Amino acid sequence: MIAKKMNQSRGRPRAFDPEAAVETALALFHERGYDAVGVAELSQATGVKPPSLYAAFGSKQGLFERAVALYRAREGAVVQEALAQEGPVDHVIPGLFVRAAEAYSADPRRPGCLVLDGARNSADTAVCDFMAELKAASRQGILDRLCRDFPEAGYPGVAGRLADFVGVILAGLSAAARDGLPRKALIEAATLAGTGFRAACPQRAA
Amino acid sequence: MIAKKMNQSRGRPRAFDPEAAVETALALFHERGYDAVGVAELSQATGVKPPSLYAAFGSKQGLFERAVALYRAREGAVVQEALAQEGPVDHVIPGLFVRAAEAYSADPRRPGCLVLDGARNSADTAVCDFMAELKAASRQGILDRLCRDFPEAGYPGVAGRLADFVGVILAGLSAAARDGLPRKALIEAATLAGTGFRAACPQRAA
DNA sequence: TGAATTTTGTAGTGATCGTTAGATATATTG
DNA sequence: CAATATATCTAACGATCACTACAAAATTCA
Repeated sequence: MIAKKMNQSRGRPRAFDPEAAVETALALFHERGYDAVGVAELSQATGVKPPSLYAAFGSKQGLFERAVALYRAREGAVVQEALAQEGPVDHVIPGLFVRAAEAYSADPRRPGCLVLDGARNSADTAVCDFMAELKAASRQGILDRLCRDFPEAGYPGVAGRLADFVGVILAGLSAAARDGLPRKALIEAATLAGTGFRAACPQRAA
Repeated sequence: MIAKKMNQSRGRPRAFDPEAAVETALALFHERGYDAVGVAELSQATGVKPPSLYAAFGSKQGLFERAVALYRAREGAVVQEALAQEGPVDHVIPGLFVRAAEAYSADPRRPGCLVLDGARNSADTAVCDFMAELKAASRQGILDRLCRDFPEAGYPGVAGRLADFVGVILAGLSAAARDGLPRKALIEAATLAGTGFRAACPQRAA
């Protein structure tokens, strides 16, 4: 059985690289947010005309979701990795804060977290719902990690309260980065937040 | 000198209350952000047709700035008041955090801070610049207050770093509120942040 | 009352939004 | 080659954006 031409599609081949287009879209969305980036600009930046964009991604939201997926597989992995590492949470979480601060300020043209702030104040409710699910999943991951150290500590909800605190810190770091706080200041604030977390951590009182 | 009719305008009198219109606009802008609220919706909600809105406020941005001014004179005053009170910062700042959390969750329909998040990701650069100035002024107020306790503590920049941390916390509380974190959880996170601030405060080490 | 002045509502302005119809071009298949 | 299938392009779609020309209405002043 000699495979001569195992081409999967019969018609005219695609003239652009979808992954490269997603990469370009990610940069724009991350820089200015979902609503502020129009399809015309996406078309111009990628060099792909709107009909081809819609053939490949279905909609502006579809392209955005692909960009978010790419972002999560890249920068998001850094945070997940920091969160998943072994050891007591009062060491892991401060490390998470600094990693997040570094990631949120790695590229001054794309400050903050795309998941947390990429569609904030968007007029598109479907996109907002999509992002809310991702945020909820992220928060659940934090909660799960904290529950490993505080399954039923003292009174109900210790891990939940700490998870909310962690969520506030990450959201604050992202927002501050988007408001132009310099990288060094952001990382120092994250370090202070880590010190604060350790102090607020009941494990220390045990 | 008998003042018979001291009317200031000669033409047709205004048929609506500008302050009430600003109040209505404030509610809409706070709920969904600057870009997501259109002039048509502002017109419908206030009962004032666009030409009258433009005669009174000049532009959508003008109306927004009036709304922000009203917001700052009201909710913003709570925060300024908490910040201005006497005592050591490791007591004042935790109080500020809780006050802010209460203010950011006072009305579930208008979560978070209008100044911090009301124009986030807006496509209007003029509005973004305007908000950036307000944020910078707010941050300066925090820094000034901290400098009262840490004029030249230890090494340069202690007050600045603490101010950045406070800014991150406030931004995080506002963002978390807008992401739907319940009032009680937000206040508890603010309390934890206060604990964290005290721990990170060099005054404690003195 | 009549002239002057200001606000009002109607009905639009041009621009941009996300999206797509329709024709053409380029590939595989037989 | 023709037939089929897919992607491309130009050019627009209707909807909405912030904003405003214009004339009628409503007031004050002379």
